[in-house]
Amino acid sequence: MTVNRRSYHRASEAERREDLIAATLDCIAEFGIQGATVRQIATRAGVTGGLIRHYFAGKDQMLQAAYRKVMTGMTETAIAAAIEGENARSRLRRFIVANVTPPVTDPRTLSLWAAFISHIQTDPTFAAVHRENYLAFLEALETLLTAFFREEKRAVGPQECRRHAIALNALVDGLWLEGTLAADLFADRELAENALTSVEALLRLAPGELSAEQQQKEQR
Amino acid sequence: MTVNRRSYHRASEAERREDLIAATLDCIAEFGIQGATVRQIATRAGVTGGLIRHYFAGKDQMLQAAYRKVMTGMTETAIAAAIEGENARSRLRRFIVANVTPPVTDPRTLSLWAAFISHIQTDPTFAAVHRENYLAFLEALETLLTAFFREEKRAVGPQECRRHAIALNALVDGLWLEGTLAADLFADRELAENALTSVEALLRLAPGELSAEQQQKEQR
DNA sequence: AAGCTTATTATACGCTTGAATAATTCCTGC
DNA sequence: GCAGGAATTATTCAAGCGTATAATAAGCTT
Repeated sequence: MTVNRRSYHRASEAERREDLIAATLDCIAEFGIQGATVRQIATRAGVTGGLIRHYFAGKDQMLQAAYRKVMTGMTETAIAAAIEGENARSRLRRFIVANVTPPVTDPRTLSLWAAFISHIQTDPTFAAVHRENYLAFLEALETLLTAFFREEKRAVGPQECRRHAIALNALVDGLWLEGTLAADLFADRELAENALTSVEALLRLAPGELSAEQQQKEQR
Repeated sequence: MTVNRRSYHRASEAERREDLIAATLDCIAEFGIQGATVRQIATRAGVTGGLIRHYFAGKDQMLQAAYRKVMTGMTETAIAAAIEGENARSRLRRFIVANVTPPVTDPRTLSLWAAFISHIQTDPTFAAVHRENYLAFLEALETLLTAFFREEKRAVGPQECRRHAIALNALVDGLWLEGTLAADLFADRELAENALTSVEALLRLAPGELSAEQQQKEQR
């Protein structure tokens, strides 16, 4: 006797993996890492649990893939915002602002980031992904800074550029983290304005050198 | 027929709770939040699992207590370091340095912090503890800053003090986080020096105004 | 030294988890 | 249009989880 079975769609490997990862992120954002069980994820993706192990060696590998996606997404959002600037100063400013503005500053993004951060200490794969992304972010910032100093005709050595990049990265990370965790404590543009003012100070620029331009952008 | 039972020590409520929390933190640091099961924690504490529910309403409540302990520990370490300074400038410097120096900068502390951070979005109790601690840290910083500016005879309004406190907090948090996550990327005193230099810049101080004093401390 | 209270142990229960296996449906190449 | 292989489902499994309950050992009171 044959059992009633669901009819299903046979998807390509690429889109199926994408769907599964998206479902994983949805579950993590909604229920936390503990609520992201194989069954929940499968339900969200509209498949049954067994399929996950057909595309990933195990649940852990799927989580790693999901982490990769989140992190590259965050970095690329900021980089994409930067390259639209017409000069080095504008690109630097846009990069900073993008990191303390939605969609990077977003409860969901924070939930995902927070859910994964603890795995970095435990799982070497997570550690590698984090390292890779941290260095990419740092290098992007360093490149923007070097171009900016050249544009401003300020002679700043490479290792001082790196020192600045580390500090700026820390500032932006911290503002992003606390600002998103306690979004209700900050007014709409308070975070971005504080970021720009602080970056001006960190780079020893004149007050308004970065943030004044911001207002022009706002008005048009 | 009577069964062989372990002999045990009857502890006071205070020390038993302390032991259980300590065991919880040990397990989290060693195995991650997923490895911190009731049985593991009980084993580490040298008791049986059932006892946990004699001192806490459930595992969640014990985790909350553990989180409280970690966070207050971090903040108090920095505050304790600050109050030993002989003037406002020294207190500010010590506060900053303490936050990017062991035992705050420590893989274990980071593991614990990271394990809990994701619960803030899910569990209201965790959210409250975080909020409370963030505001306490911010206020401590704000107080140090106000005293410092007065000592320097600089007229700085309260809301500009607060803006500075938010930025300094973000910088310190970011340096702490990335510096501890990627400890191998930074030389011994690099983090502290970068922190002091950056704080000088953020407060628009002359270069060396904070960090120079640091070197005198080191030499004696 | 006996008795009372309770901190602690031991054991069991019900549930969920990630993973394994076998059956079935879908799609492609002929 | 029909085989054959692969994607997907359905079901099962063993392990581990947090919790509940009853028995027991410990220490205090008198």
